[in-house]
Amino acid sequence: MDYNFKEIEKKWQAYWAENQTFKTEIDPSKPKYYVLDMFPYPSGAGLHVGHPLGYIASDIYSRYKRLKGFQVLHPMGYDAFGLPAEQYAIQTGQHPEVTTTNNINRYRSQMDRIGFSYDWDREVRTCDPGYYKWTQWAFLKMFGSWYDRSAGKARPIEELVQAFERGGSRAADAACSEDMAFSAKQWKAYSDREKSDVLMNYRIAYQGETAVNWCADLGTVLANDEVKDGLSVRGGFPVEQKKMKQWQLRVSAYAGRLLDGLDKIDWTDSLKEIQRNWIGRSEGAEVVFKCWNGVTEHDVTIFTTRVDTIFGVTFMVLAPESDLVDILTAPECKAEVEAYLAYVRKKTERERIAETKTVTGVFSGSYGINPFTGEKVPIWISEYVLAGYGTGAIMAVPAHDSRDYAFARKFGLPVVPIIEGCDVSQESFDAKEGRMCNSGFLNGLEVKEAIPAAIDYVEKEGLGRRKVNYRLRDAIFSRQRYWGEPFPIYHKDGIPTPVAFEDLPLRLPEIDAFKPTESGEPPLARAKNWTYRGYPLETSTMPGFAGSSAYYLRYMDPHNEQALVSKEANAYWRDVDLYIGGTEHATGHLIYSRFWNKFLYDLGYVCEDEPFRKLINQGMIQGRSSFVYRVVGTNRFVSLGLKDQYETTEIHVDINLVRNDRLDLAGFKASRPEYADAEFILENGEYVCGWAVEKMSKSMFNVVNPDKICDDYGADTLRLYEMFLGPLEQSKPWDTQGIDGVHRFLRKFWRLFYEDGTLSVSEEKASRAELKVLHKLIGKEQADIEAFSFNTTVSAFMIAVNELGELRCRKREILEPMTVLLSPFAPHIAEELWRALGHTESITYARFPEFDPALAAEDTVTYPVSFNGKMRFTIDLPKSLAAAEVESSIRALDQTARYTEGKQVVKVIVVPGKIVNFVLK
RNA sequence: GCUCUGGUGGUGGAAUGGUGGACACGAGGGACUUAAAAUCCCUUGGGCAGGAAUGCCUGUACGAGUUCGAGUCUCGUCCGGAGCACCA
Repeated sequence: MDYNFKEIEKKWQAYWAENQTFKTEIDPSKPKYYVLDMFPYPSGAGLHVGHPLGYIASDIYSRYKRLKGFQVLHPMGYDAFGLPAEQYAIQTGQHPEVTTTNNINRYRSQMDRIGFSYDWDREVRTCDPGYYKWTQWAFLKMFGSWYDRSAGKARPIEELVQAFERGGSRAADAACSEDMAFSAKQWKAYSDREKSDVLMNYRIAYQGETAVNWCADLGTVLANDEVKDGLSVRGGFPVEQKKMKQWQLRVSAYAGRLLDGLDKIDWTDSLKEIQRNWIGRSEGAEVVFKCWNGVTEHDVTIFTTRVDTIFGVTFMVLAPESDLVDILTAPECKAEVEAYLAYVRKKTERERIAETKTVTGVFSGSYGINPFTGEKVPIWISEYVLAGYGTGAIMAVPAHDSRDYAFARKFGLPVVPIIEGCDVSQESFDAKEGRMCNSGFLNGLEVKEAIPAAIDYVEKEGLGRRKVNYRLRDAIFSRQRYWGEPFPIYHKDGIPTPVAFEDLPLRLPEIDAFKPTESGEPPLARAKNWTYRGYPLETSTMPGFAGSSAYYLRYMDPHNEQALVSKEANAYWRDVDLYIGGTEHATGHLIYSRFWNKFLYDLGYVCEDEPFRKLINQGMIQGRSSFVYRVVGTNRFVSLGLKDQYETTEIHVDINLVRNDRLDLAGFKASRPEYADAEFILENGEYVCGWAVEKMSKSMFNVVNPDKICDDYGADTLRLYEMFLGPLEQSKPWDTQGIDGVHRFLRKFWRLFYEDGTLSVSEEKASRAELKVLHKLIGKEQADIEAFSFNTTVSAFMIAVNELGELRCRKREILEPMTVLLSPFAPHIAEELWRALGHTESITYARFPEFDPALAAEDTVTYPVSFNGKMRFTIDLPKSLAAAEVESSIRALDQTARYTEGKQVVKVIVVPGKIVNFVLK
């Protein structure tokens, strides 16, 4: 029998499915291990070879852990709500559910061919009502909770109400959108409507008016991580800042915990760093400046990390969007300020980013009093101060902040240096070093001493307080779209009220068209009877990240109708031990999921504070595009080596028409009508194509479909080759050329068992040399898999199989464990050979072979050697060496060893093949 | 600007501080074959010497340093990739 991968793979895939080989239940007798892939968004294009890279790695690890005796949870599902399906629906009128289901089926059939060991009974789809019931449930829990800063956790909103009744707003230290002050008496006097408004200020899921990213082309608001360089990540449409009332999640309350939690988890430094940047902690103080607009007095609180520079303040600046602008604009400046605000409002986010170098601003006509010096400084308004960070107002120290410096120079404001000896004639001195001067009681201190001294003074004198600020904002949670989870909220006389738990899931209604209404309301407003208990339901839907934030918990107990996850299932599976996925989710999903999990942890629904213990980011697989060169103005194409002799245009050519960079001329002519009569200028009778590494995409004609690889080489070859390409975490181009080597390896492996088509495995005892090959491999594979170095493991396999081939080893004692070792990587061929050896149970239930280091090691003897009468070595020589060879090896060492002592260089080189190791004493 | 990464043959990539380039692709040569496919063998960083076995020099972006010994550790420079960015 030959290695017929098609038959073998079909047979075992059917067998595994039929016998539910990978069905996983709680088994307290075994340690658990949870391996998770970031579930895919099923796009219409299907999978290309880049997508399964991470899935293959996680599958290998899962299978390895099973062989090691772990109970492994390894599920898969679909992130099925989202914009692309809906955009497609708007264009074609086809229901997003139909396209989504079709895409999911396509994904499933593609994944099934690769031989993954998923427990498909646990599949989840975020658009399934049975699933989004729990997304809605979690939202309601957040709606019904507040964040207690003194306890450092979320608590039920009823407890906050009790606190307010007891002692008003002072009775609780609650995270909020804006500071409020009211007494218990006032609280009790509030109407229901007023109470609702006040509580909204504290809820973890809340509706509030803030500046949001509005994308007119998509007709929806977007979260910060869905916007890049002023364009929407999906679709690339312009985004503008707009003040709107939106549902939001109080992620900012968790900023400190999200930051600290990073120290406890095993993620790459670079990914942790991305999250740290995104959270953006900075330590400083809030300081209150008394301000005067010519008519009334008003306090302005500013945030600064450099209180020490306060003696250098020469002006203050407000963000144009700040509420303070209205209050602090002096009557005589009103016209100019209005004009400036209009100018700022007109700018798109993109223009603002592009023009950060241009300095603009306007004087408000008001003045503030420096609380340290009593000095009067002018208040300006400028777009370089952001409304959303800190308090939207700053103290400007032009001598020691480059942005303030640029502003001062442009508008002729004074620059007062307060660090000894610094030169601020050309630029500001931003460094946190030097000795203070012109700074009253801070004079003579080093900057590092001055900062805490100044903060202490602020607190002691009651001028403000110590404050840690975060860049992380609350997540905007509503979308004016159809294809998402409906909010389980109805508006009862203007009061947002939760839908009762028994009525969840609140199903997505059918509507006649998937676009906004004529009056600009979200699509759900089209639904007939979109009401609850006679009141209108919320018409926004939840964003994509809602459904993906807790899916790893649902896999633990996917059919539970009473809870997101039962206590029992959660107590067993706890958290994800290994999570594999792309870095692109660093500031989105991976922040939201951690937040979501911490929230559920606070309320006691889950038992782990961090959801993902270890995280690996697989690199992207890029495409390797091919090019032909058309001579300008003709239909002649010139080969790569000769193209410099002509003026040419570079044209992408379908990589299916290219092999070894040589173009299939007939295929090329047939590919498009305009190429039918193409002529070629060849070199050595061939057309050589150029190439480049680019993103894998249809428009570059470089997409490689895994189905095609499975057809031509088999799933086992695909799996091995994807691992063989290079380190998992690195991005690398797909190059189909190298795949033959891996396929050849599998055939060689097959031929160790089969000779001339018949199984010929002997029961003879293995030799020392054969055992060495086996145990070297066991040791290597174990260490490499634990280190996720799969490419070197594949190489080690190739070496072992070559060595066994040379030894003509056909012994069961060696070959049987070899199939087990190979099974995580190439499960189909391993299963086939395992059965051929007479086993009746799947190789999945085999045990990973025991590693014996003594058998793997070189059989050596250690000899002491002295060199030059001074240096003493030990050298290890193969035991098999004859006495004469030992002597000559030692002598060779003596002559060629390289040892540098003082200035005298003596050469010492170890003779290859003779000396295994030498150790300097 | 700040932070994180990385830089090794024609290509993908190997190397607990200890023979640099494993393994594989590609290329060249050869065997088998009527032929092709498949399979197998040899050569393959660069340079020099030799009829040959082989020997010598040089080589991990660049420059210093630590070390008996550096692709690996330290500092500086250059060049990629990624993230954040008027965040006070």
